[in-house]
Amino acid sequence: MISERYNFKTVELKWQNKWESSKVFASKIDKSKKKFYCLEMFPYPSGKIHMGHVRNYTIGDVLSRYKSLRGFNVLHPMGWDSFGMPAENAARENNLNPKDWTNKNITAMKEQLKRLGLSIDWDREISTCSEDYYKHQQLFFLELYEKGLVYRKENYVNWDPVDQTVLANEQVIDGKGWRSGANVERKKLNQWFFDISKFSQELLDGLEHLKQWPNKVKVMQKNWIGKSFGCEISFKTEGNLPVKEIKCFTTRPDTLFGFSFLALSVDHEISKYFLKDKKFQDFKKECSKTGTTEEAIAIGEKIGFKTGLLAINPLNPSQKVPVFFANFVLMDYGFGAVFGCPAHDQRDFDFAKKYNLEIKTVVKPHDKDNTFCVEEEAYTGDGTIINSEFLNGLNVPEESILKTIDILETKKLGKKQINFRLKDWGVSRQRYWGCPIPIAYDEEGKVVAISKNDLPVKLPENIDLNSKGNPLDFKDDWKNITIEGKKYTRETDTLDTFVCSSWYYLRFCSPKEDNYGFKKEDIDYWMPVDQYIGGVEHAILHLLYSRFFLKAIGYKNKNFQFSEPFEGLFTQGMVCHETYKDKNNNWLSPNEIELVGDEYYKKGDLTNVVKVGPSESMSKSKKNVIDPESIMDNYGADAVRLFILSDSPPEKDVQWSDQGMVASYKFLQKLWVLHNKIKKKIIDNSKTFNKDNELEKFTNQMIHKITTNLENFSYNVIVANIYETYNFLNKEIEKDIDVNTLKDNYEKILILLSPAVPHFSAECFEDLKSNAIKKWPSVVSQFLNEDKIEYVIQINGKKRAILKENRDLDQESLLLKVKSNKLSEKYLKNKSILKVIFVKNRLINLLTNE
RNA sequence: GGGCGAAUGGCGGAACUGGUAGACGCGUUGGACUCAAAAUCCAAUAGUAGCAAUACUGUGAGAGUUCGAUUCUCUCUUUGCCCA
Repeated sequence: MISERYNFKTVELKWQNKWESSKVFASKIDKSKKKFYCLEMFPYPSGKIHMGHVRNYTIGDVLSRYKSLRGFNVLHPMGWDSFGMPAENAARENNLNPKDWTNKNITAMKEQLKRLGLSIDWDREISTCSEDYYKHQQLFFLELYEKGLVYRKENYVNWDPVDQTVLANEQVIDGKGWRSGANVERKKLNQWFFDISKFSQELLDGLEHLKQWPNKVKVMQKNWIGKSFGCEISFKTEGNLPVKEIKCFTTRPDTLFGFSFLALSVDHEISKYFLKDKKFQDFKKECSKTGTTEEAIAIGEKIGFKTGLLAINPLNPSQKVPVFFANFVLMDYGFGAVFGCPAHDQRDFDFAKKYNLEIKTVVKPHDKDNTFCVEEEAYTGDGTIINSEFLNGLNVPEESILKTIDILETKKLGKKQINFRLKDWGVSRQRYWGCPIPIAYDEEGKVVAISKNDLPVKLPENIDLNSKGNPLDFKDDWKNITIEGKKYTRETDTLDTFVCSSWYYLRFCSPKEDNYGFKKEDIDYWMPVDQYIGGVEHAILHLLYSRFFLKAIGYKNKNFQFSEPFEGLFTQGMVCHETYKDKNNNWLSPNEIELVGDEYYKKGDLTNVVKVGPSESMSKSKKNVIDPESIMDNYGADAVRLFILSDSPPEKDVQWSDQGMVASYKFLQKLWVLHNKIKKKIIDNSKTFNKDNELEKFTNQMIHKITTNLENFSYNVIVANIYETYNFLNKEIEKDIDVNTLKDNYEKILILLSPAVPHFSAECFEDLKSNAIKKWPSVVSQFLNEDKIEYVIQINGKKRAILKENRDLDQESLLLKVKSNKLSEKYLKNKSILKVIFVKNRLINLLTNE
């Protein structure tokens, strides 16, 4: 027997234990080395890891291990985003304490992550629901409060009447609560806000410097921040209401002569005069059905409600137009009022058509004359102003907007304004399982910050989760406090969990520091995160909040030198799987079906044909999930890692394939057989042979390829490179090879494998009884260049042959070779060469007369 | 409606700054081993024609730039993701 089978179970466990006991991944400051901070988005401890985690953390692990081999001092930590609603729900359902539920999940998931063989410094593990973590967060809250970056205001929220809770916008789906399915109501509540809009410009400018971020994420953030340049205009009004003027924000003041109505949000203060108007209230209800997303507004029907007021065009006081409430105007943009110019805005156009309002063209395209008239749809492109008296002839948009603003400003009718779409971050959540806000109210309701010495404000443990709403509201012994003899009630809202994840990257630098959230010395060494890796679903909120939080900490703080938390960002794609439905349209999981002939059936039921749906992101609701644990049981961690890396570029979605998974597993078995052949040759060191340059050449080329691919995140190509390496070695090993050359090159190859399949590589390395230093091999450039080149011979641009000749041939010599070759007989006979295109070491293209 | 991407064999995908399209894997087919099957190994595998050498076609469609385009430009089609 040449070899036994590769036993991943014992090998992987052995190496995991070794790594853990010798603390190889523990990181500490070492100023003699360059640092590399690799961070993956930490998981929510839901109970089990899923394939998305496997992919995310494998990518991070490949990078960490590679950087480490390249001599970087790597920080690669892991923690738990452990506050949040699911714990509260699960605890309620199972009659448990959220803390116990959470900690149980953390233990289980940590075990699973360890089984993946991740090179994580577990000594730095943090959990956001632990007091050790959130007490620092409370201090940050108070610091921000002192700096004026936190405030309280009344604001509309999405209220779920069944769950008795506030919903984030993304938790409202088609006007219904994501969990309860109840119709969401709008409710006014006093809430805490972070003044993120104060940093709008800075957050926008900062994007320019994030060179290693995917462009699409920067574009999304830019759109989210939504800077627009325009003008504030006051419109005088006439009518039966005690309203003298209405303020509007517009980005197109230059189209003011095309003014034909004024539209208000239904929440505009003028709506107070319509409180008792039944028709208006019905209208308002109708509007709430449309939804407030930009998409809904763009697609939905535009409807309006006449106020009876008339608005006067400031540039043309003889013109008076009706004022409407309209469903496409939002209160939180500008002043909740816009002027309508139907000819040059599609929404306004649709509205004007519906209510028979004037459509006056005031911009013409460059290629039309002054009689141009908007008919079927609004014209929003470039052009020239027409029909606008003293504005006529201005270029749109280069000069028209600024000129109009100038005119309005001189006439004191308006003023230049920059508007941001970004709104302040509401951080209050009416929930138990979150970080308590360190605030109390005196008997008059006045806000008092809890003294820093009294932190942390601990989350009480014995609570009644069965009451509706926020359990903290009913926890009187916690809620009512006395400070210096005076009675106070605590704030019962807790912080949005996005707050927890907005600074955890700092905490990883100083996970044990007790006095503050981080130690300056630590963050000065480790920060910023060199590579952040996670799902694109966090492209906007989490990443923007984290960027804000860092700026907020640094605000009025000369000791803090960072402006951006994540130098590099990589967003990986999702893991997808086909979906299955039985004849009754119930989702089925992949292990509930079987293949009979070429049809899928529900297992054990040949009357139940299964419909195969498209491959979609794995989700519990569609049951198209593959459990990483069972995969690791059957095939081992290295095989899963290899598969999850192999099938698609990491930034794109990958389709789970059972066959692909099996192939990865079998490949490692084959590789183990090959390893044993190689080992036998190395150990049986009796014969000597000539040095094998083929092997050295191959190894060096492979070092070059894999290094380049690692640097470019082309991890799927690395797997292909590993297969190529196997194919090559498997043939090469049949030859008589010089043992020293073999050993030397094989060790290098094992190191190339190690980021992807670390246990396997470590085992082989040890099995060779090698004492070589494990460090990333460098390329010997003499081997990189082949001495023979396959020259492409083109005739009139068509490939006709490939000639293998010495490298660095000049045009003349190559041309001679071509002419002496048999193909010249075929293609060049009786023809004259008109032109020669020659690319050194690559090709020659001969242009002939036909 | 808007923004940002993508489109390459039966499938997933590869291709450096415009220079051999289809690396690598899956699947399929044929063969070896076996009483047989599984596993394993070997070979073939873009399409069309041909015994073959080879020729022609071919990277969503159409145009353009170029000696040469998967790669650059324009138009279109389909599709994915995102938009308090």
